This record gives sequence, structure tokens and C-alpha cells, in this order.
Amino acid sequence: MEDNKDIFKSFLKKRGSKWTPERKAIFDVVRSMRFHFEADELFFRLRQRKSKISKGSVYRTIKLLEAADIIRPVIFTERHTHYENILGRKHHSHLICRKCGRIIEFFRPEISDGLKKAYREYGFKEIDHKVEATGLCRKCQKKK
Amino acid sequence: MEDNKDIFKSFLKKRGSKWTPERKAIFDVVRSMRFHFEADELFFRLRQRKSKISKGSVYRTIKLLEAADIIRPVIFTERHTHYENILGRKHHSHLICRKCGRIIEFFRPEISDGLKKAYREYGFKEIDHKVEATGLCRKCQKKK
DNA sequence: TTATAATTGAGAATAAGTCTCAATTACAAT
DNA sequence: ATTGTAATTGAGACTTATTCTCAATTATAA
Ligand SMILES: [Mn+2]
Ligand SMILES: [Mn+2]
Ligand SMILES: [Zn+2]
Ligand SMILES: [Zn+2]
Repeated sequence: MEDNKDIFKSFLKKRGSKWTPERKAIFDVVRSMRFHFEADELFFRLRQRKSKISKGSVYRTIKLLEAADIIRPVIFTERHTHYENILGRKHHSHLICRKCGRIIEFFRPEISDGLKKAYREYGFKEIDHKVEATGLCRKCQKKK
Repeated sequence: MEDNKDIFKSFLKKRGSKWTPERKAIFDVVRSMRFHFEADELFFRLRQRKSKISKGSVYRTIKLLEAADIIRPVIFTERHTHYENILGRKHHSHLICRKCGRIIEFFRPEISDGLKKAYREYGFKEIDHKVEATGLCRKCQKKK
């Protein structure tokens, strides 16, 4: 079976794309991310590692990682896209505090269930889904 | 009880804001929208009605309509925000075809249920939620 | 080693949305 | 009705995330 480490390389090979140092570096950084991140953050971390990869390559590689199902876009509240590494992670939903921005990841079988029924009812072939629930966290409810 | 026609006016009055011809015109157009729309579309329709309302006022008024719970942002797949009129409409989820873009609105009690449980479990006070499920519609599954 | 198509970096371009500010206007108080 | 004033408006400059362009570079198969 395939190691997560090689999954991007294989993906690229399979489609006749090249395995470049830039792509490797970006994939490495992505694998190191523990939580949600944005393009800019990748760029910044690459800089810290004294890599001189361009903004353009970061965005281009993000698209490839998405196509490879290694990352997916999440959190749509803000103006720029947020991503998360989904390698070996269970699909989950997000609960977001409108005041402090805290994000909680959760899973509820009822939701998967309802979605499955919807896909079936409308004859859709499932690809992905996003659930974003907003509210006020306990702390923020107290503060006046 | 209050007529939908006056809901925006009352909202503005209540907070000491003015009921201007521009706001009325934008609200009228929003009320006429049958499906999801974007800022640009409001602007365009206002132009058709030979109104000369500025882009600035359209965006400013959209914010007010959101605050008044007359519209809400939906559909996060694209780069710009989409909205829908929620006056008198039941809260629903969206099923979107990745290929042709067709959007189906649906409601599944299991989803509301799961969300309610999540809010309770994490002590959040509910505000709103969005569910976007993507896949391939029947037609698009057939085509090759 | 070579040939070639894919990839890269740099920076220009795009586009949604926000901001600024002087001129205008709604509307409450006279 | 008139006036005073704070809120609102239009015009266009600005911001910012992302995409595009293209000449130079590079991975890889032959
Ligand atoms: Mn997450
Ligand atoms: Mn809808
Ligand atoms: Zn909070
Ligand atoms: Zn379709």
C-alpha cells in the first residue's frame, strides 16, 4: 500500500506531470500543517525555510493538491480561501464562533445520513460536502 | 403583523437609519429576485430600471439587508458572494452539480437534527448554518 | 547527452469588495 | 415651511486574493 509521503508524487506521475522540488517543498509544508491554513501561510512558511518559491507556484500547487484530494477548501466566512489537509482524516463539519472566530470540528452521523438521502433523492453522484454552522461560543455568550 | 414590504423600513427606523429612495429601490429589486443572486446582478437590474444608484450603495445596502435578516449569503464555490432572499422562506441546504452548476434546494430534518445536537454539545448559541453538497447531477453523470 | 514539453518566477492584470470625502438629503425640531 | 445636522450618497481611488503572461529554466524520456 501507498505511503502518504508518496501520494502526491504518484498522483503527478500518473497524470504525466512532473515531480519538482517546488512541489515537494509545498507538499512538505502542507503535511506539516496541523489546522486550517491559507495560501499566504504556505508562502510565509516556505519563506521561513528560505525557499524562494513564487506566489504563482504556491497557487498552482494548491490546485493540484486539491485535485489529488490531499487538501480541501473549508471555512467560507472570509474573503480568502482556507484549506485543510485531509490525508487520513475523517470528514467533519465546522462550528464557528461569530465573535471570536474559534473553530470546532465535529462529526454527526445524522448529517451524513441526511446528506446521503438527499444525494439519493435527487440522483446526484456524491463528490463532497461542507457544513458550516455559526453561532456564539460559551465564552462569547457571557461577555455582555 | 408586519408586512414584508415594510420590514426593511422598520428595521432601518428602529436603528435610527434613514429610509432613502436608494434603499427602497434596492430592496424592491431584492424582493423581485426569485433565486440566488450576486451584487452585480442587483446593480445591473437597477440600471435596467434606469436607476443610477452607485456600486457603493449597493454593497452598503446588501450589508444592511443581511443585518436585517432579509437576505443571507449562500453558495461558496465561487469567488464572489451569492445571496438569497429569505423573507418567508424555509431554511434549506444546497446540492450543486460540479459540472453544469445546477443548484437544487433541499431540506432534510436529519441535518437540522444533527446540527442542533452539535450546538448543544459544544455550548454554542445558534446563529445560522450553511450546507453545501456537491456532486454530479443525473444528466452530467451520463455525458461520458 | 539531448530534445522537448512542463514548470517556474516576476510581475502585470483582474475583479470583488471597501474606503474616502465632498456634496446632497432625510427628517426632527423649531 | 424652514432650518440644522447627522446620515447617506456617488465617484473613483484603493485593497487584496487570485489568475494570467511569458521568457527562462528544468525534469524526464529517449
Ligand atoms: Mn477542519
Ligand atoms: Mn437557496
Ligand atoms: Zn467565541
Ligand atoms: Zn450537472
